[in-house]
Amino acid sequence: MTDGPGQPERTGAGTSPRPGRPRVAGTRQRVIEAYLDLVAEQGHAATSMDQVAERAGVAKTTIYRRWPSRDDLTIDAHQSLVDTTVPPDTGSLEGDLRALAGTVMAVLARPREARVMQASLGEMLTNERLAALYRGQIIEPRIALIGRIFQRAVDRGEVPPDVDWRTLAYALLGANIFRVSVMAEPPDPAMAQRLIGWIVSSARGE
Amino acid sequence: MTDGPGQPERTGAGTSPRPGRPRVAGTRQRVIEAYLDLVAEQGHAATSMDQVAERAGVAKTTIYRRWPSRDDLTIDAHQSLVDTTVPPDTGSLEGDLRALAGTVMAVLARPREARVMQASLGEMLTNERLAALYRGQIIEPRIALIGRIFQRAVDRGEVPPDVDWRTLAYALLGANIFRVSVMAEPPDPAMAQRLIGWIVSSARGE
DNA sequence: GCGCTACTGAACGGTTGCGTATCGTCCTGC
DNA sequence: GCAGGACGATACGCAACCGTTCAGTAGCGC
Repeated sequence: MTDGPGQPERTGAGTSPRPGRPRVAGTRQRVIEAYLDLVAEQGHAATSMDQVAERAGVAKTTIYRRWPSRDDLTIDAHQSLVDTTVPPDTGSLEGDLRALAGTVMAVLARPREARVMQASLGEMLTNERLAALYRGQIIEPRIALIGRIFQRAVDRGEVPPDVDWRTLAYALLGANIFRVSVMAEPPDPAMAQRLIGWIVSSARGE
Repeated sequence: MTDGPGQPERTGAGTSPRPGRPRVAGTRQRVIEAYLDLVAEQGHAATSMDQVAERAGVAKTTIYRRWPSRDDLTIDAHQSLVDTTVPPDTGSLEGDLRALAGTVMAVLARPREARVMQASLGEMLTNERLAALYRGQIIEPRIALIGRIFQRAVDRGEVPPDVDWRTLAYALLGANIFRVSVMAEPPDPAMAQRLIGWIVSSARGE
């Protein structure tokens, strides 16, 4: 994985090349990867900038040349976890939710991502700045996704328009997060599928 | 609130009185209270032993004479949060769950307890020792309570014996924790009640 | 009084971490 | 070749914190 197009290295041809030695391509991504690795292994509090520098194979000075502070690196690293999935459309509420759950479960099945999520979830409960970012970048988009799925179901006439989809979404997300993060049990796709079953009936039967 | 009977001061008449100056009664509790206050206000990471000593009106030495380390104080303080709720018995699954939700909501309405729970929830995601304690002392008893409530419903013939009550419990707890801790929204008793309605129908209709 | 222990208050050693500074080297454009 | 910025390695300054130590004081039993 080289530098993604999202945050191009400033060596890009678009900007007028600055004088002096150009920045090494890939440094940015290597630092972020190192940071995410360490957070997955140790959590936020136990991860220091020196460790990040060492694992990235980069001098600490180089990191501070690109990010003004540790917090900025934290924020930036989490931006790279943002999900860009488009909401699937299977033609039914149940199908849509099952498809969505499948993608979420796929992410949770990747150990590093799951651990970063868990560590960040813990950190956001005491770090308000990270909390705001995490909510805005990670959580809210997924809830909005569920909202769109329910909206389509409403348009189809599958569920009543005043369905309390937000509570149902909280139950779906909350149950899985609770299981994985609080109870420290492995993610369970079958449980998610059962949940979706009763969520759909609840939404319909309202 | 004086020293509870759970962990009596060693000045108790039961033990043969040690020679020398007796320990000041109430110190233990004052330190724990100070610690919980500070955790509620600042979270675990930002709370130092010096702060605890100052707020408790006690020398730091005194704290270290009773707890070998910061971690031990943390663990001990959490022991005092143990839930002593008895499972309600209203005669129906829905009534029992609503009653239980009421007591949980009452706890969440107390700011300090709610904040300590939230801060500890965050901390346990990176502190394995605290996690084990928190699960055992705080989470598991509540889940067991829900389990007993469902068992009674099974005995009554209200729901089938193979009801997947654990998943439903995760949804109930998870949705509320998600709302309060992750979304940083205030606790919503009405939401809890709606969830219970859905949960009961799902349990019955299974 | 004497021994024993609890307690205070202050200081200390050691560690850790963030962010900065310095300096020599490397790479690119001109 | 030269200027100018990127880079590595290392050392700092500074602050915070943990856990300990020490000297002096206070309360209890004998």
